Amino acid sequence: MMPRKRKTSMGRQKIEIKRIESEEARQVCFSKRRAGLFKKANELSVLCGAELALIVFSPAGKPFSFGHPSVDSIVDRFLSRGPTPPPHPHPLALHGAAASADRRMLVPAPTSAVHELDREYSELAERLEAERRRREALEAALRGQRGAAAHLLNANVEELGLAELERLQGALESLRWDAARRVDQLVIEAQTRSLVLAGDAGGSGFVSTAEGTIVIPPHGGFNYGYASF
Amino acid sequence: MMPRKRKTSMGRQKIEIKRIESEEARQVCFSKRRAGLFKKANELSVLCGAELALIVFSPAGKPFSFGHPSVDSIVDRFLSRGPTPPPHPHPLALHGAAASADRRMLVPAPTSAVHELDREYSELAERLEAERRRREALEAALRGQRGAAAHLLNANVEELGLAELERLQGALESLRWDAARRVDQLVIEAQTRSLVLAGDAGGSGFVSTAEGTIVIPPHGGFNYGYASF
DNA sequence: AGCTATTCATAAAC
DNA sequence: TGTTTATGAATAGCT
Repeated sequence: MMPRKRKTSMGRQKIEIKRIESEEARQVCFSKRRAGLFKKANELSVLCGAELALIVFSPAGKPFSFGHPSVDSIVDRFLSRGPTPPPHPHPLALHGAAASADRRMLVPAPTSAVHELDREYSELAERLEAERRRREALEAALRGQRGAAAHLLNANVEELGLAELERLQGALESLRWDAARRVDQLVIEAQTRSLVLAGDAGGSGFVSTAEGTIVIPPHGGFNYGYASF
Repeated sequence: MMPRKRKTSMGRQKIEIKRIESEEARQVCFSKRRAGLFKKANELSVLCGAELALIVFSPAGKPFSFGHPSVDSIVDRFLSRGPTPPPHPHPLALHGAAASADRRMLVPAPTSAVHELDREYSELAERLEAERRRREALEAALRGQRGAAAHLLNANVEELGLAELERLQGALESLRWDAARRVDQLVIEAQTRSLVLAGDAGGSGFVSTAEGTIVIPPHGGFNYGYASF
């Protein structure tokens, strides 16, 4: 013993909790902390028998999840409680403490309002502008496909009957799916442009642990997949 | 000084990751680790811009959650990519419980001690204000009438940009709420007439009929989170 | 991907 | 449930 190589490392340094600007450092940090987070989530479920679900999208849009007993069961249980609050809740209407009275305790979504500012607008603004012009150019020509749905939208919902509501539902389901695909497309385009993404590969897409299940769902035709933890 | 106060604590001891048998110890551990887990989740989202949702049920069944930008948006994004293909064609197709569950908008809270707001956020605060104004203007517009939404419906979704998709999402969320209330109302009327229409008339936005379940598509599902609402 | 020095989280005890 | 203490863990900066 008695290694002579004293300070071979600066050791862990204290950091501020704010967006890491360096893309590379951010990716590294994400990988490490994601692993740590999933580990902790698993430990909590094992130690305390708590049921939980954790879904994480990497900055590049890759999905990771962990659930005990499963993500679906937890999500279902969570979503099936109580009626939906008003359609347009004021973002700052409730605070954690005030909302924690009954069973629907709301653990702070610490800082959602602040987080939104951390986004890179320069790159995004450019994209939005391009998309807007593109849309305007084609909008007129592509009109009419959802005429029926548009009609229902314009109608007073309070006047609709079950039959019409059913048709509305169908139209919205259809629209929602198209929209989801459109978002996927935009995301993929964005990823392609920013590139430099570490390509985690391998794995069947999901891995089960003794107490929970980590599932990496197929992602828009790309075979992302990484079993962490 | 350094009196005789020797080892008043054993300090942290290493523990096995297995169920804690003592009910009391388990509860204490849960509280501490839950706080730690949420803190880590928040840090990950801030540091790396990752979008995530965390739902935890205490051993007693009490729910806690955290989402950035919101639990709903993350869950919807996750589920929309799931193995289950889209119910495109048929309006009354049945979906899994997860797909048909009602969603609640979780109102983000400006947080507790988890997030110490350092004052070096002057620049960010400025952008926050702009963002808030933009959001409020949008909400006001959506409250007005859905003409804009109908406009978006008429456009081909494949040509929409993120901004339009976001507006569409907001409009649909609003519509869904109204439609859900309308369905509930119809169900109540039907029950009054002794017509067996509903199994779950709990005011959740969907109702079972002989042919299936009417589901008003949830508000989210396709937002990628860039300045989402 | 590994290493190491530090910061951070937290098991115990009060 | 909150505070304190001492130690086990997680991880930032490098290579």
